[in-house]
Amino acid sequence: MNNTALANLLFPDITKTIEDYEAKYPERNLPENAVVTRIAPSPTGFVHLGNLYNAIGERLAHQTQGVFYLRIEDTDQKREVEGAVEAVIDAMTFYGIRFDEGATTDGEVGAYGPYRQRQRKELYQTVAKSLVLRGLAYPCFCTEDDLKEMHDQQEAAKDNYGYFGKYAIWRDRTLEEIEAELAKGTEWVLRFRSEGDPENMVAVKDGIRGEVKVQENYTDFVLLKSDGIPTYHFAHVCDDHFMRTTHVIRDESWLATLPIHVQLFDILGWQRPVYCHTATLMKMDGTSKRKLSKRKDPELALSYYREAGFPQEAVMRYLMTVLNSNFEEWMMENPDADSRAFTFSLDKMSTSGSLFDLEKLDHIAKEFLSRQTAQYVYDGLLEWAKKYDTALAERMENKAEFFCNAINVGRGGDKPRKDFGSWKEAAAFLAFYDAETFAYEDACPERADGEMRSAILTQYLDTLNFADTQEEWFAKVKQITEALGYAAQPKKYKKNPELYKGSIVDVTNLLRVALTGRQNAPDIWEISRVLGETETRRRVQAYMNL
RNA sequence: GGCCCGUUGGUCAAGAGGUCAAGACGACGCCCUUUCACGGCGUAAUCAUGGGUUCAAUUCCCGUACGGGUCACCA
Repeated sequence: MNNTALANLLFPDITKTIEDYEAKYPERNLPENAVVTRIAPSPTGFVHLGNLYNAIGERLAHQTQGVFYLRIEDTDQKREVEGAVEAVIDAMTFYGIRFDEGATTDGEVGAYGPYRQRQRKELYQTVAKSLVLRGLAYPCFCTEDDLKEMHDQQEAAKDNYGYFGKYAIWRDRTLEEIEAELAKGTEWVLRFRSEGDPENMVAVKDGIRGEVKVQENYTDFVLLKSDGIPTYHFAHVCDDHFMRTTHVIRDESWLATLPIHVQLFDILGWQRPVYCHTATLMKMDGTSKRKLSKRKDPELALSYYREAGFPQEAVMRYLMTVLNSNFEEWMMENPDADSRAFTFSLDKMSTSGSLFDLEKLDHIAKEFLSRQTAQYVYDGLLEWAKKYDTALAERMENKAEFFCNAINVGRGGDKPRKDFGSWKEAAAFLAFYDAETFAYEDACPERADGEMRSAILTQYLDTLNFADTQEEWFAKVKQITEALGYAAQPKKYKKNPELYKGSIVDVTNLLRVALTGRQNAPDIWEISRVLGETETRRRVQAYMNL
């Protein structure tokens, strides 16, 4: 076979060489241990947790004065969705992920571009041509049906799947045969001519898993698709080499194709990046675990957390606790620190798939929000409401001070309340304050019978004085309690239940329900202060008449 | 089916050849408390399994089981 003739036949327009690109994309001038990494989503319009998960590469890069960039893997035109690039950038920006270079909404920045793979066609073809020149790649004219048939044969023969050995029918054709097919205009793909032996194991150092041993690749996989666009495998190798990527962080599902990636790096004489294969996020399905699925699990989509209104920092904290086992400890020691101040390390990453735990996310979010100022909560809630609950946003803007006061109840001090972890929960929790959304919940239990109820509430209204301090107010509540035959201290009642109608718990509970419509609400006196005297009296009266 | 990865309490997990096997979430119990919360304290695990190496293994090696992943001109 005349490789030069074949190369020119296949790529008549390619005149550049690999050296030209080596010169165009020089080694980066960075500190010795600087990490250069990226996220490389395909623009399918679906931004998922995994994208954010892998974006922790940003921490690694910026911790080491390295570079973090965004590359768009748009080699599959069929799956491409309009606006998908914007969606990725928007989502990442929302979570504070900062790109140093790569694709932007209106173009790109950086000296290693283009950062959209389809625009790098010439580069891939140049590398492909060099491979043909070396006798390491050849055209294959198989149709989809041919390949299907091959697969069926292999299945029947219980042979391994793949294009190799006797199944590689275009591997050793003559130049004349190839010319003839080309002349007919038959579509072709470019395949890698693998000399790999499945008996050989190659050791690859994984940044997370340590040494991984994989079987050498023996299949003649596709480098260039029939439209001249590379497959993921080929594009990954070319791009990460020429973009001078030092670390490739990706999901463990790529472990299966690692052999072909290292084979390409090695044969091209390029230094392999440090591969970091992250464990897949799982979910409980019945009694078994399974991979989070795009179709079945809404929580896989990043938009889910935004809609539910989990603060960005809370989501990042949750992700960090899953990603780095020592993060939680660090967070407890530095409760008010920004999660970005944490030093992330690869070797603290888990290698087994973890279950996504929404309850824990909620806990972390509550912890986080409980420590923020009322103003912070107000601003965050308002921003969220503008998008997802416009009626609330309007009310908040009309009564900003009122809402701030409501949010401020139980805030501050050593033991702040933890009533909500997301803006959605906050909206629901705060609803009882505003007269416009206040309602008695159906499930309100009666802790006092009708007669006692009106007796307690009547006396409460009679003695209520907004000039009182909290102590004075409570002293009066106690008086009412005792006057009506209830124990002022729950302990007393517990000891001798027969002596009382109940305890002060019943009285305060009644007041709480009358005032808030529910059993779970902050301190009664504080709530009254926020509601104001008129509204307080109105609600108590209304509850009496219920 | 081939190949790869994984397996410590309900969940997330630390850990090292010799530990009473951390911690967090959740659950439950107790305490604090005028209420709702917060908070404090406490309870629950023989590290999937069989075999080997070793004075000693949950920690190292091999097999098995189970779980997951992957075998496209998708990434």
